[in-house]
Amino acid sequence: MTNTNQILPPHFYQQSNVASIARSLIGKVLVSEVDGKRVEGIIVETEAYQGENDRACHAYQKKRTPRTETMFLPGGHAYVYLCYGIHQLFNIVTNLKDEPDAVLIRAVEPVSGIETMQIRRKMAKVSYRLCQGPGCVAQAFGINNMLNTCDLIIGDQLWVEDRSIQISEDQIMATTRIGVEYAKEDALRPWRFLLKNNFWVSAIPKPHS
DNA sequence: ATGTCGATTTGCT
DNA sequence: GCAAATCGACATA
Repeated sequence: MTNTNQILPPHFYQQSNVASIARSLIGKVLVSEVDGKRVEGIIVETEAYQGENDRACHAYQKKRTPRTETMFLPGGHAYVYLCYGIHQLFNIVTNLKDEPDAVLIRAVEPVSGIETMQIRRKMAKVSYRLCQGPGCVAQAFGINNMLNTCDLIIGDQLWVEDRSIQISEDQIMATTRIGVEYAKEDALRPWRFLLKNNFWVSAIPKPHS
């Protein structure tokens, strides 16, 4: 018995509305098999980045550089890059080939392989910080730049499954993205999606007075 | 060749 | 709550 029939198919990733995909990814299950270790978690927080018009996106105005080239792949590939010289950030490329959109996976609710996550995260005790924040998710799942451009459809090392976890619309909150103040008015786009009241999501931005 | 900066995390105050 | 850590990507020259 394989889980092939649960793996999200190309047509899920290759839609044109990246915000809609980011929202739909809430409640799906991220799985990795790296170094012989399998870990799984429910995606509880995402952010959408759109290549054409979004200043916060590396591929803004479809700018091609060695780094952004990954985002021009067809939807269903991994885009992994180093941030602040320290953290690996894992994104899922969406839309068709040459339409450079991506969804950043920001937080995951651990399901299995928790001991492996804990070791990779060098944590003495499991806490809410295990998979909270994009750098932590990547570390817990053994994702690094070696997995940049890897295919999420074939389910070799990294993929996302639909296990029919039911999420109602009112459980999902849409808010502004984190750390993109430099993107001017695009920073105001409500393209961060998270499960309300979920223990594992990263901090909700303070309402400004 | 060089300077700036970042889709963050952590520990210490 | 704040600031250090750390380095590749990118722009400029």
